[in-house]
Amino acid sequence: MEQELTMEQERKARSRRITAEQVANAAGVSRSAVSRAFTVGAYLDKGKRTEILKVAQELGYRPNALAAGLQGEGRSNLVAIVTGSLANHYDGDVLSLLVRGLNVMGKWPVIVGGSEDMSEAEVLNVLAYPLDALILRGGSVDESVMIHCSKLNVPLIVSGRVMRSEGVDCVCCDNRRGAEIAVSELLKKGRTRLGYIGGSEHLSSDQERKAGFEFAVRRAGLLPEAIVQADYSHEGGYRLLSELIQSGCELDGLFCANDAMALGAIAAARCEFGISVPADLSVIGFDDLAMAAWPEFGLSTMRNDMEKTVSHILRMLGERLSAPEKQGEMVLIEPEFIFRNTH
Amino acid sequence: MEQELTMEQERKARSRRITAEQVANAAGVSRSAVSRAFTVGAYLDKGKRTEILKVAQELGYRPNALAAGLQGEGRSNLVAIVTGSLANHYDGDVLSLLVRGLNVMGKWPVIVGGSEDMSEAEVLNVLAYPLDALILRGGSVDESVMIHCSKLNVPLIVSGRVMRSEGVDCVCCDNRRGAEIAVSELLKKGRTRLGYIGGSEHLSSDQERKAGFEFAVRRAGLLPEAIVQADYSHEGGYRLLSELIQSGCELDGLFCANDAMALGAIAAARCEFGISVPADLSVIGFDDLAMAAWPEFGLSTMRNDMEKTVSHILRMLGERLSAPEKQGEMVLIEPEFIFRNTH
DNA sequence: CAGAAATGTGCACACGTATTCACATACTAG
DNA sequence: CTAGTATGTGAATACGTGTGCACATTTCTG
Repeated sequence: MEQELTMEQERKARSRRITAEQVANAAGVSRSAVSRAFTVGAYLDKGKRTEILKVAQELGYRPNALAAGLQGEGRSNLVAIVTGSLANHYDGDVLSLLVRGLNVMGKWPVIVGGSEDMSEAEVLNVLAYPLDALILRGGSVDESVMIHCSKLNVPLIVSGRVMRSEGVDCVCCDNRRGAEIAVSELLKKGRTRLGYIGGSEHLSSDQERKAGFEFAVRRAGLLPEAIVQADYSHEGGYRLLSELIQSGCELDGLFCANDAMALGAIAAARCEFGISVPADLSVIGFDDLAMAAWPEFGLSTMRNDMEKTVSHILRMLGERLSAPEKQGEMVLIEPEFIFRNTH
Repeated sequence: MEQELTMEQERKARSRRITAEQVANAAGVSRSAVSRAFTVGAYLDKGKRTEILKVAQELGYRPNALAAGLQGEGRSNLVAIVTGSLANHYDGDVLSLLVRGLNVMGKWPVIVGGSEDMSEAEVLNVLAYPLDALILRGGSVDESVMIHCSKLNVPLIVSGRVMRSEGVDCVCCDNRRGAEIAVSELLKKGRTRLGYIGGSEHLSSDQERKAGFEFAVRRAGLLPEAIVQADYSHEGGYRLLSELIQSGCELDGLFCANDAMALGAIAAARCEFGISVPADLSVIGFDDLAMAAWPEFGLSTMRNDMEKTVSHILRMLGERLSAPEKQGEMVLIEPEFIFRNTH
């Protein structure tokens, strides 16, 4: 009696969560029985099980996933996602789909980053947890992450940038091809003075789109009128096109590295310089955000299919977990031109 | 020798992460020494520490945060965030700030939800982890979550809806007041035929904005011309205003429950019916997304300050962790009218 | 040089769970 | 009635870590 009181006091003082032992005491059974009550297919008297579950319910007990993950197969069910800046709506939308899919799989996404000023060390710190996998989404993380993952036996899935390496799965949009298609659509409309507005130049996705643009323009026997870069923001697109026009550059076709910049550029053209889109200037974006289809925009753009991307990531995760030693896989997603009203 | 081989084989077969014991063996010290090498301020010979860290580095060892969290103070450093649909840009932006802030605090956010079809059970499942706290952000989760958290001694922080309860911290925009301010701004412009376009009616934030709108209109001696609801999407705003106009409703002032719907309504007015905003129709939104300030929109709106919201959440979290028994706190954030070009 | 103080390190335990093993009981078949 | 089988259940162990405690070694002090 007295002993029970002090135990209870002690628990209260440390304010820990209810443990299986406490449920066992309350229900008058062994701790093993409690564990079995929560394990499907375990030998346990039917009446006893319901009784234990009832007591557990009252006490608000649930098995501690951390302690459980420590032993046996040792799955923590935690999956880290390193993501680029969520100010970028495309990354935000992909993250949303990814979180949803993981939840359905019974995995819990741990998010790292979501803004530009994310340090390498922070990414490595999340590896303190015994992750089921790490998903590298967009952003600009050093390759050293790969080495650490491999040493820790944490499967690595990369998306939004190409990474060819033993045992690493990767799904990425064919950015170069997307840029080439966009240029060919501008050429079809008779545009010849073409410009490119890009995002951060240290992102491989931007490098590829730029390279694709330049290649396609030269292949057509032309020279790029302008190639400029800032960030992936609306404000960046607005500012870059304004500067180009003010400096006397006369474009009739513009390819932007993402939709936000395209919309910014269109806003600058229309609001600030009275240039008509698409009559005087054709504009094509990249990503196909939901916003691009809004009637007030009707942005022509390259679809960077996020449903496909995410479903590949989820499939790769599942396959990797059931076959850890399998060969790394590389999927290139073909971008598709979406015909609307700005080109 | 032979024994070492089989041990190595066994480890390989189970492909677990490197453990402190393996580092200890490799460095020829005790397991305790390895643990101490990673603990700041622990007694350990300086040379020995660097030697251990070197070996650990080579083997790719890092302490398992799960196992560490199991004992001592018992902090897992995991913080769950239950969020509403990320299709809603406001929720996405808040999440982004929150993730960033938590990372800086050394906490790891585990995300639940992010879409409409999120089941109650899923939310409860994340409580299997010994969370440092659970943050309920927007969305429409049942109050039973509160009971479970309290039983499990998991601090609960609610944002985006009012929850008054013992030991629960809550930060929320004063939605009712925001709606009243918006109406008064419409009245100042001489608008008298006022309508409200809202989001999902089971969200308390929407109920409050609607109630504030209705109250303020009646206080001015008027009657609402229309009160309609759909979701929080651009498409919803577009459709609702179209239906109102087609059914013969003649508004001169419109208050929308969020910016996305406001932009949708404006698009419908301008593109589909040739109604001029703000000449013929004043429109005021809610949230003040980054997009609202884009020059092509210039949306007048009520600022629902996310920096303030997030910094309150982070402050509350810190205080709650250092004083678990303290009184629950309730913060109402005052919305501010942002004067632009649509009213 | 003796005793005290300071420094360094290994042993053992606790954290909360799942699961194997051995044992106990009830039931069935011959 | 006995042997064999099916069914339940508790004790014990492993998972990987941090840390209190006791002991060992070195340095300091008078």
